[in-house]
Parts: sequence; structure tokens; C-alpha cells
Amino acid sequence: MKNTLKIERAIKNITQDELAKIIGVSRQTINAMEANKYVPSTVLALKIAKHFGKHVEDIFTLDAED
Amino acid sequence: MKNTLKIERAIKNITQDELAKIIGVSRQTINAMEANKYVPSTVLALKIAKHFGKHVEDIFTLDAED
DNA sequence: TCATTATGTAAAATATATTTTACTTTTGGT
DNA sequence: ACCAAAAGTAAAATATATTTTACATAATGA
Repeated sequence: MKNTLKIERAIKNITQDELAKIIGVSRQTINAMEANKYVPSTVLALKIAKHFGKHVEDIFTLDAED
Repeated sequence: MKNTLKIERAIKNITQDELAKIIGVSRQTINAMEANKYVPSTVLALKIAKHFGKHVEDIFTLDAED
């Protein structure tokens, strides 16, 4: 799975820390997601998508190996 | 978070076991998700949404306490 | 240039998701 | 009524997500 978190953040010009506070997670969690360290829970994905006004599929996409 | 998994399955008339095999998880995982025992990973949510031809948001929705 | 901010990284601890195994109960068809 | 299939439930084991704490590195703006 890949995601466009970093791009979305850049579009809105917000830091990882700001997004983390809005969503209610640690900054490192945002960083880990951007770096694909692990797969987020659906609750997080929904909150993120909602914050950016997009569908989950617009931000998170499946890879062949998923 | 709540979901409409059971309804989607009923619409397509497939069992938990069949959906589990398609998605690549255990039947009990499907059951646990339908019963809101835990929150699925985004990879699972994406696969499920894709299988039913819907957006993640159409199947999984946030509650106030999320 | 330099101080501050932002991001990257790591590891241990903690929390949660998922699987496996097993059994029970319900459902639906004959 | 009977029975196989489907769904429900549980608990231990396993895997993964997330947090916390800490430090390093990169980027930014004055």
C-alpha cells in the first residue's frame, strides 16, 4: 500500500505535528505512515481522508503484494 | 466505527467464509469485523470496498467516539 | 550564518489486529 | 424433524500498529 499523505500535507501546507494533533495521533505515527512503516487502521484512514476532503482510495492505494 | 459488511454480503448473497477467501483473511476475521470486535487495517478495508465496488466510506463509517 | 523548526530514525513498551483452534448455536433446505 | 451449512463465540498465540522517549539530520527563515 502506498499513500499521498506527504503531498496532501504540502498542498495544505501543514506540518506532520499539526496533522497529528488534528487527527489525534503522535507525530511519529504520521511520519511512519508517510514512510510506509506500517499500515494504518481504518479509523485513522477515514479521519485523514475526511480532513483532506477526499475518499480513502484517493489517499491510500493498494499494491500488488497487498 | 460501524460497517455495513453484513448487508453487502447479503446483497451479493455470499457467506463469511467466501468473502474471507476472496479477501485473504480468516472467516473469523470477517465475523469479528461485522460484530465490530476490532477495527480492520486499511489494506483490508480497501480490499473489501474494492470487492463490493464501493468507497471505503460507503462501508465503514466513523462514530463520534472514534 | 545560525538558531529554530520540521522531519527522519530507532528501540522498547504498550495496545490492538488477526489467526488458529475449538466449540456452540442458529439457520435454511429437504 | 433432521442435518449440513453458516454464523457466533472464546481464548491463547502470533503479528502488527502505535506510543513514548530520545536522538540525529535536514530544512527554513531571519
